[in-house]
Amino acid sequence: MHSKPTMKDVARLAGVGTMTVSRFLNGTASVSKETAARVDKAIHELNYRPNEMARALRGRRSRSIGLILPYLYDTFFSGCGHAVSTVAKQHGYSVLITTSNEDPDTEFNEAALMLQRSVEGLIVIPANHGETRLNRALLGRVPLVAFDRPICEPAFDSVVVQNESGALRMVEHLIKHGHKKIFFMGMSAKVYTVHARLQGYLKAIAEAGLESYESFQCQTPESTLQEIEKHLRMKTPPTAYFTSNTLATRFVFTALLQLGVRIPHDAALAGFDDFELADLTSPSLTVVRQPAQEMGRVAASQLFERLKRGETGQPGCRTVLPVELVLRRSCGCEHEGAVVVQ
Amino acid sequence: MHSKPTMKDVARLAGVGTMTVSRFLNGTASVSKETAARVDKAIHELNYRPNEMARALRGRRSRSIGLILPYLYDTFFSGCGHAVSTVAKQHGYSVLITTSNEDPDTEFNEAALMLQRSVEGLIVIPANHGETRLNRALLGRVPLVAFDRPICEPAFDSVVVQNESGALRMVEHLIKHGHKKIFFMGMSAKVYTVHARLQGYLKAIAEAGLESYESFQCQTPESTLQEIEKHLRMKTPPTAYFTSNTLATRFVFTALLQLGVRIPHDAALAGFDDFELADLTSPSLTVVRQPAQEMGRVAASQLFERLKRGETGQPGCRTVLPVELVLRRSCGCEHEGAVVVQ
DNA sequence: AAATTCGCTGTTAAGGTTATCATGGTTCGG
DNA sequence: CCGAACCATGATAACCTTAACAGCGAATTT
Repeated sequence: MHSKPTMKDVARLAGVGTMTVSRFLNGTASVSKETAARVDKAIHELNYRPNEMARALRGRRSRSIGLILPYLYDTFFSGCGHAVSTVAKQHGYSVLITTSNEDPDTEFNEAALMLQRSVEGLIVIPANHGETRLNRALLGRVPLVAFDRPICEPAFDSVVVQNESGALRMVEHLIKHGHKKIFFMGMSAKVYTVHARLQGYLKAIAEAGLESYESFQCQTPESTLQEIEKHLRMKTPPTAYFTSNTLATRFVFTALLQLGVRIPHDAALAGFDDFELADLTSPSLTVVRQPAQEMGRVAASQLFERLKRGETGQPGCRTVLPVELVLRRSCGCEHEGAVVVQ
Repeated sequence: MHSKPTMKDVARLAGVGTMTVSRFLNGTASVSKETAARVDKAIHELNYRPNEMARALRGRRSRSIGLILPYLYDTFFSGCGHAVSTVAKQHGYSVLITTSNEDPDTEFNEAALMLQRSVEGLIVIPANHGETRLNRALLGRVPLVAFDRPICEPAFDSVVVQNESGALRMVEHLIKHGHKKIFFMGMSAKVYTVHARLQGYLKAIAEAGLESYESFQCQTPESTLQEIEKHLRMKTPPTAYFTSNTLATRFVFTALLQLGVRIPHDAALAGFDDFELADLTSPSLTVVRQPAQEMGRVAASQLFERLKRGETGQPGCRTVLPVELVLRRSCGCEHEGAVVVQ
């Protein structure tokens, strides 16, 4: 009574063998009406729940997948997590979530740990561009979907957004409104998404025949502030900033406010990645919006597709999702809340 | 070669028995220097990792705990998740994270699923006040820590903040600045925290000899807007709002802006629960700040304390953490960013 | 009527690990 | 120099489930 009931207990109570209980639970073979009823009754009476550890050990299926995010406390990442969880639940799967803190070693360890826990597949936002230690050698036969940032290893699927063209279009928008000196601000060129968005920025700048300016000092609010101060001391300070991600946007925004720079009057601001409250700041922020939930859904669906077909060796496919330009006040154009679709 | 190496493979390669490998890994008994070296070499050579499923099945320890949150995409919750993960990692544990969507049934199912996965303990933000179906009958011998909202069941630990006195102090602050008609705005009186904060509001109102006004229409942006519109048509509209949580604050804030109510000139606003960007809105928001990370740390520590001592039957203790009043612009007082500590 | 199929059920073994018991050898106090 | 205590190691069983095989009566086919 005091320890958890097992299949044996159920079998004994129902007066059948354990295989009958197993078959009843999994529907792997037919069980007669009367026996099924007895087993069902016994299960409810004992409040029996199958032990997933034993299931995973015996059968090949653990009914769980792993999700490795850089951080939890970022609405983009947790939005993805929510979408993945939802899809997994629909398939009867659990999701193990961990964080890598953008560190490839931690990422590797967490992935290994998940494999020790017999996850059937992994969804990962790889910590760094190209440098990842995740490869087929580690993963064995477990399918993996790279998310937000692709992994070159060809057997992996990946789901990304139009980083380059999204950045390109947003910078073009700034150029169209007369800006000549536009600064690209990021945290680290090592991160794939930042790199890709920088390419879009550079292309737009080049096409307009302008000069490019880039900085990767958006590590902390303080470092960002120092960087912007430097800009203000220039002979001709920049009239616009394009930021590579949410955090960079926040840091630059705060720094500009602290330094008394009026947005968009003295300097315009546009960033990559929308976030909650971006429409409630003053001024509201113009951003490139990524479909976070959609991305999560697609990634999870792709993983389950692989699991269903049981193929892990096929070459991976890259899904590129579209982004939207959300024009608010900070870019200085006259629209308000206008959403420009692909 | 193609399937994962097991302890047997390691043992064979090192020329020892499996128990020696097990002892080496777990340090449960002494192993001679030379043998240890051979085993270590074999482990690295095969890139062996113990199968956690088998470990959990055989031993009693699964080295994992479960965390059940209402949602992921809420910085308060994901902040807690981060703190819990960090503490767990320090203890060598993994964390299984799921969401209840504030639904007691889902919560129950998720908890049961986690027990099927042999988690050694649970940290839960219970979905509803009092109505929870989580009880010792379900949980058997697994310790549980209730988080943010207590569970009455006496054997459970819980970690909460000063909901009532925090609300009381904030409302007193509003009263001190001359407000006579202060509206309490929440999403649902069923949620423990909302209820507790309402009590604080009511106490402050009563002590000042004022009349109380409460609404629980902050379910969606639209319903909130309609509610505020009603207020504006009153003979004497409220001069201040106190909101029960992040979402309510956001909805009320947006609604007031949309309706052209100037904050804090026409109506002051103060809310419970701080969030990122609350200082970047216009006006910046005055809030009661909860120590989310600290709460997560304490809850996890408490759980591991129980696990270490192996006692699950002892009566639970309730830890109450202090809150801070963060006075910004929206309440209309003259401070800026001043933090009043308890 | 014998042979084949089918539906339902039970038995056995296996999956990877660890608790328990057992073994052979070494050291030490008496 | 003998039993006690100890160390390092191995063999066995068990944790709980399910795949594989086998059995048996009933229905269907030849």
